[in-house]
Amino acid sequence: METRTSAQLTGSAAEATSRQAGAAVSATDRFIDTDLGQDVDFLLARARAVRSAATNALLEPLDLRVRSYSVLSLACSDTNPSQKELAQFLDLDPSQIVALIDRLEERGLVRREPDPRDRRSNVIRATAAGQALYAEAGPLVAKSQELAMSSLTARDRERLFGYLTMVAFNR
Amino acid sequence: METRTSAQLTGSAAEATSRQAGAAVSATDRFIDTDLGQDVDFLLARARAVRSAATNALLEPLDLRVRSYSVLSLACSDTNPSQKELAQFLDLDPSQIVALIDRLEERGLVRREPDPRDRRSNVIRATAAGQALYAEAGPLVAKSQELAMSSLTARDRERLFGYLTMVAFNR
DNA sequence: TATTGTTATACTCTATAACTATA
DNA sequence: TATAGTTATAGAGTATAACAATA
Repeated sequence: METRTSAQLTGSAAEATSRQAGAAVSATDRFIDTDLGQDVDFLLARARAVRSAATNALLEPLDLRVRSYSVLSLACSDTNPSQKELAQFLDLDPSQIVALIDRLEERGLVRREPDPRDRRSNVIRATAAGQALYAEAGPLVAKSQELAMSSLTARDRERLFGYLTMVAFNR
Repeated sequence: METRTSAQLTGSAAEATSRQAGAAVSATDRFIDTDLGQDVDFLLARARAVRSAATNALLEPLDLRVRSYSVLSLACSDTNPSQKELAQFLDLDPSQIVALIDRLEERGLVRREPDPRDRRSNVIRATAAGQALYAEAGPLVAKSQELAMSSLTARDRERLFGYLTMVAFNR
């Protein structure tokens, strides 16, 4: 794949001086070749910010955000997650999970069910309403991601997926 | 590259029932094959959280965080960024830039200099102290990223870089 | 003793609107 | 009229400690 244009390979000093000529040069073009523009962590943070904003906007009509969508998704799976497990997988503090589940439960989308093997633990499961909402939200999110990666081949998407999984789970 | 083990390809239902046997199965292993575990946006968010936490810990002795480090990095480049440009490139609100620059300026790391071509605008430039701190921080950050990608070939790193740039800047 | 979920709290990050000084 | 920076403020996200119930 090839995402960078030849313009981006131009030296930043030349671009800086060309500003005086009045040509509108975007901040992206002016800074893309600095240290930070080459910094993987920064790119990761910016990519996430872009995608997170897009997904939040997408889910707004359903009164969901990326966080609540993530919890709902796992609640809709057949894995019977506990709150502790949700906290680990979503990389959130257990107290944040409490607040997220509280709101989803108030809306009748998930239920806290007692875990027969450990009465300290709650199993989080989606209600029928939760499953229905997820059936609406899931395809929306998938389509948005599809669009964001539309210029990548199937092989490239697999690679990107592999890289992110590696970093996200230290594998 | 190949980051997933054969264990991860096992069905989640089998894993769920195996819990009763008492084998300690991590949340990662239990959920990695759910919809969410295959969700690029989620992986992006988690990868960013992992890396951001690592970098914040790394920079703590220098009293920097990823945000202030980013601003300092651009201030140290030869591009003479305005606050507006910093906001665009870092994907932050201009008011957040104000607060970040305020703290860096108090510490004597950067200066607001008047832009001769537009008196509304400030050019942000690193002081000698700022350059010195960045000379310390930059290699630390680079080394940490190097470590996080140590299992990737040079070609794979290029690919990851390309993917993230694409998503981060809609290219 | 250790762990799950809970509550309370504080701090950081993010988003919005209104203001000023310049253009 | 529009833009760069500023201020104030509120809301979302993050982190910590302490507690009750249970293991």
